[in-house]
Amino acid sequence: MTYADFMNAPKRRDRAATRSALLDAARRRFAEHGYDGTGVREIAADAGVDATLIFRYFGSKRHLFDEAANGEVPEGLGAPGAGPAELADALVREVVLGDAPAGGGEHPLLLMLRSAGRPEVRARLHEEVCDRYLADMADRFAGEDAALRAELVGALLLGMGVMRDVVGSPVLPGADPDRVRALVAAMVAALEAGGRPADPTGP
Amino acid sequence: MTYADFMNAPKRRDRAATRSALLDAARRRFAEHGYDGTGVREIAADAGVDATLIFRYFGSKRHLFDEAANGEVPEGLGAPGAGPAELADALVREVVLGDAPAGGGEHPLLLMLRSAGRPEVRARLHEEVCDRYLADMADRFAGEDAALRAELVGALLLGMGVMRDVVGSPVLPGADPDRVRALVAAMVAALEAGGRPADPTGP
Amino acid sequence: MTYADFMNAPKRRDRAATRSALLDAARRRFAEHGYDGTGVREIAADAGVDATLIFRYFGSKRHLFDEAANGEVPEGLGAPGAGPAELADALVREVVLGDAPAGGGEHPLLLMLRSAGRPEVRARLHEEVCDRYLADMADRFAGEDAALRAELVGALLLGMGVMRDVVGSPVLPGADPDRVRALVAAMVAALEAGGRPADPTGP
Amino acid sequence: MTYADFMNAPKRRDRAATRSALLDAARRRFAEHGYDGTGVREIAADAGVDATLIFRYFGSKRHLFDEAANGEVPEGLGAPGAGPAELADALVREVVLGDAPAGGGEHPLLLMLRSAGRPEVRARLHEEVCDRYLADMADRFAGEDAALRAELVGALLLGMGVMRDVVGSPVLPGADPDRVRALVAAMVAALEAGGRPADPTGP
DNA sequence: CATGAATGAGCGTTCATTCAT
DNA sequence: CATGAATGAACGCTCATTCAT
Repeated sequence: MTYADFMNAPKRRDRAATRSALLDAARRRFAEHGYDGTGVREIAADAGVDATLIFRYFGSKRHLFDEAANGEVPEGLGAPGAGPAELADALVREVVLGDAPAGGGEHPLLLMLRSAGRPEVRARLHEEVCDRYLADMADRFAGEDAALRAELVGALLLGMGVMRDVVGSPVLPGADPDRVRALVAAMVAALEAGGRPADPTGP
Repeated sequence: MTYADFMNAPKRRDRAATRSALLDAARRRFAEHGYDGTGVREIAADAGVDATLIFRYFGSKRHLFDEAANGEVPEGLGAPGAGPAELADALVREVVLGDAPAGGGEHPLLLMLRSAGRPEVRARLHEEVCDRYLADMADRFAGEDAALRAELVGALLLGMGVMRDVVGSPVLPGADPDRVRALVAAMVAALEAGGRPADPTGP
Repeated sequence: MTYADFMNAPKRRDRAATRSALLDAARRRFAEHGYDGTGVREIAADAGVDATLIFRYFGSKRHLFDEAANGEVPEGLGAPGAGPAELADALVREVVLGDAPAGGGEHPLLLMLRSAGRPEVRARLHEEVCDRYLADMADRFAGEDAALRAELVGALLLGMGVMRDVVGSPVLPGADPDRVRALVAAMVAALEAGGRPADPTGP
Repeated sequence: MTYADFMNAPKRRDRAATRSALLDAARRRFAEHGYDGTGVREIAADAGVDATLIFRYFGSKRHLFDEAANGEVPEGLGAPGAGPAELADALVREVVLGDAPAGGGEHPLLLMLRSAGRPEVRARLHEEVCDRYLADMADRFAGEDAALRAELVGALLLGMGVMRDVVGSPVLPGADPDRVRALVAAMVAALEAGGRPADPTGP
């Protein structure tokens, strides 16, 4: 057992540890108060280090935010050949029910949503959601208005995240996860069925 | 022409007009750039008055924001006795498709969402969504987990608004409104049907 | 006698007075400690006002410096048709002997010299000295190497200013002004005479 | 190969070499950008060592500057018994025409001038110029106002250095050195002759 | 009552410097 | 002894807000 092992409780002078402590604190603060509502001194205080280390390690508050919102966007979202129902179910589990692969806190998309006042954040949000999630989802829908139906699935999932994390509704966290998944599956199934044949012409 | 006429003509900007000009400008700015991204000078400049009048009339930027987010939450959301489908349809038209009763800009809920970094804003958002919309919606669902199903409808609608106004997805604004309403109706119907009997157990 | 007249000792809320108080303080500080050695808070404290007024009135510290170094560069430097001796004499009186037209403090060129670490300041200095003073002086010299002789006159005058204001030598301020002018005149005369004929070959 | 050989070979950068590498880099940086415009990290990077060594070897940035401006002030300025003309000529060659004894870069006086914002630097400048150069020069002048005439010679030389190195005028570097020396000699001669008799009363 | 000059707290960021390893 | 992580004071600047006129 080395000296460092023995003293690892205060764990000072550890580059990697400090960096990730700052990232953790940043994710929490940014998620809670948004980009503008969070000061670098607060992040540093949460991490228990001096504020200037943010600039040493990340260059600027902006870069810290970007990295905080980046790292953990999961790559594989579902089986490549699966249908929309399977993908939606995977997303429900990941985004809403909190089986987050990174374990840490919130989904990066919701972290960004809290700072959506900033144009640059909105730009990244747009790109991430439209070019990544919705495009993937639309590929799995057949029929002419696949994009619209994918958008509605995306809206449902995003809305669930907003309900839980921004609005703070207690319903989703308290509900039976299997029941939630079942209801979402029913909605997605309705979308899949609700293509052209059953001519649902409006008023 | 009397002396009073002479004195009144140039300064006809009375309290009420200035106040509502400030409120309008504030709504636009807050909706576009969020609370933190909006300065009192910008609002005042948009309204064509001096910035200090904001403090004279509203006390603080905070109070101006509160009032801007307040005024126009529509009261009657649908026929009192109607089912969830009718209510959802009314909300789709109002929130998403832009038949806004206030005519001006965005739905107040989305205005608040853009400023959800502020805890007080989130508190109001919570109250408004949970106590008003979701409670009303849950009342129209039968069955044991009415709250959960109401939450999912709310999430869908909220998510659609976020998609359009925050993420900036071009799909919803470009879609055929009747088609959108039909698809949403199908999803809500699936929710109504998806009660206990048809045991939709997930994987 | 108005109320303002009566209270003019503290002279508060007076735009023009505050602006020029800031300019005066800035000139003093910049001259004494250079650009980098001077903080906006110090300038403001000297002027007896809040530091943010610097930004209100000048936009930035940089602009304040520029204006402090600008305003009082005298335009007409001497009779247009006069020879180098007359121009040099006028400059001696103005730059060195302190018959400054602005009366305030130092000559702007010396103010800039104190901040010559900054590249932008050096650029202005170069431009001011070469394009303005030296070009004017060279025009008044006849002969082939007018530029070099003008440069030497300029160097002498600049050096006198540096001696007095930067080095802080007590000789010039304590000397008889007429004697100084006479000696400088003799040096310039030697320069005028020292053309080609009297072949003053070096060792 | 012994163990000592093995350990010594890679770290042959001993104290003296590192120290003088830092001093050289400091001289270059300070001369180019002034005291305030130069950071310790830049100096250390130029010298290829860690920035903290500056503090180990010199104690502070201030002390490093002092030592950088000290070391190379040349001692013997001219033949002890020679007149002002000879001394001036020696100084012209040394200060202005670049036959610098240290070979490296600029004359220390000009290095200090670039940092003349700092009071301590100005103090050293004053001491160096007045107590050393001017006193020496004044000793070689006869007549009542020897100090004043020495001051004018010093001003001319200093001004030439400023013209070349601070103002950046291209005239002096491009001129024929012998011609420069001849003109300066003529000016100094005028100063020697311009004693009392030739009553040079000003306007 | 309206104007705009004045304010002070706070922002992100940089810097010379110290201290643990 | 050397390395680089950590520090704290200061920087220029913006902001909502107050107060005198």
